[in-house]
Amino acid sequence: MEFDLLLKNIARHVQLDQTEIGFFTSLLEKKKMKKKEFLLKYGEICKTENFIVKGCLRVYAVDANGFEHIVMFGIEGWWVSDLLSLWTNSPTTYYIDALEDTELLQISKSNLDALYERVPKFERFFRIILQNAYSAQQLRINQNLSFTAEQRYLNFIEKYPSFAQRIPQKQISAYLGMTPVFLSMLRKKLSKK
Amino acid sequence: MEFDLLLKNIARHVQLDQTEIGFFTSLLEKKKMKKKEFLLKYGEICKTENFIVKGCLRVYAVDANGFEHIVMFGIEGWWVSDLLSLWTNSPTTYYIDALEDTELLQISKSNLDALYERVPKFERFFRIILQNAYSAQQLRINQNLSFTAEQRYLNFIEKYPSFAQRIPQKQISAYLGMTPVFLSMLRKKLSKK
DNA sequence: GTGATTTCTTCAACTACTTTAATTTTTTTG
DNA sequence: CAAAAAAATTAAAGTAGTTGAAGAAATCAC
Repeated sequence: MEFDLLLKNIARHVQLDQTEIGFFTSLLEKKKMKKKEFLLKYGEICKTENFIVKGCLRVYAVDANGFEHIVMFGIEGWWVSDLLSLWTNSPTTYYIDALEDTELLQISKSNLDALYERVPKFERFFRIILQNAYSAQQLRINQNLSFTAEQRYLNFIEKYPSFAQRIPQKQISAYLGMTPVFLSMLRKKLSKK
Repeated sequence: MEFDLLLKNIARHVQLDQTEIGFFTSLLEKKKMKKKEFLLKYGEICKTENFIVKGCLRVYAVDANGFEHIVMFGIEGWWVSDLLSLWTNSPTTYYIDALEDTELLQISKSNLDALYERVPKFERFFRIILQNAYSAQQLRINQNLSFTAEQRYLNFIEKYPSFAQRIPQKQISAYLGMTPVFLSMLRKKLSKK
């Protein structure tokens, strides 16, 4: 059923009994989003952690010239949020919207605190999620410093083949830090090899 | 005395009594490093969290062409480590060395676990440190995507004026993702304005 | 303190990537 | 399904940042 993917995900890191599962799922809210709908806009305060059951989200910032830069994508099985805004109850500087029709399971900050209180194992689970996110970010910083645009693209399609197929090139270029035009040129060049 | 800076730092986030302070400090080891000495080398497993009492460290990666790219600097009051290696007991892909003669207070992973067990407040403290690091990384990713080399440099000297003074330009350029030559040209251009 | 090494600067040639703009292809919407 | 909108492609001109090389300045090591 609807919690399957999430519970399977959690089970990879912590073991829960039926009561704990029941309590946890009682704290979740379902949300359906249409493509292009916003989950969070600049200046708002992020109130939830969001687990993607189906679909695809992007977290992005808009720079001084109006260009969008994508901080992260998320698909089925990923948690997406603005953690800084959530943690500190401060206005976000990002936007989050849906690249496809999307279904979420949301847990609010207050319910999350209640969950940690009652089932401390979840602290461990979310700490692991955070650690993975931290490590991934560090790797991305390093690769943005050391890779050319071509290397970043090749690395991306190797690492996230499923993203590469379903996400429009324009969005991928905004994630990789190059123009859509240049990405198109790269792809042409690479296809000839 | 020698723990002052660290304790003052901790006091900004959690309140400790004398017993807790005593237990905590008993878990720390002092380490002195000469300039250019390594704290961690590629392939080793990072065993400690390191608090800088005095001096300056850099965490860097070496790319396929032998160029160094700096992941982070740390000065007095900062925690520096390879968290991924520490958490997962896996070989690091980074180097950490001293840009100046440096004094550290180190806590090993096992002592850290003991500390969390006995004084759970420290979980909160290190969680806050991690949250700050995560947020800073996300900001850096975003700025690397949206800023020009000149904007990145201006942002750096505004945000970390103390770093800009004591760290050689060559290192700063390796942090900002540009060549030392180009940074030199930027500085000349900016000084003329 | 002096010679050796490393860092910083300057300049000119080069290249990776951007910009603009026009055309084609794909996707969206009523 | 047709019209409109958005995304992708192509080409040409432009620019931000790199490379290599050589000299000056600063730092290191004995």
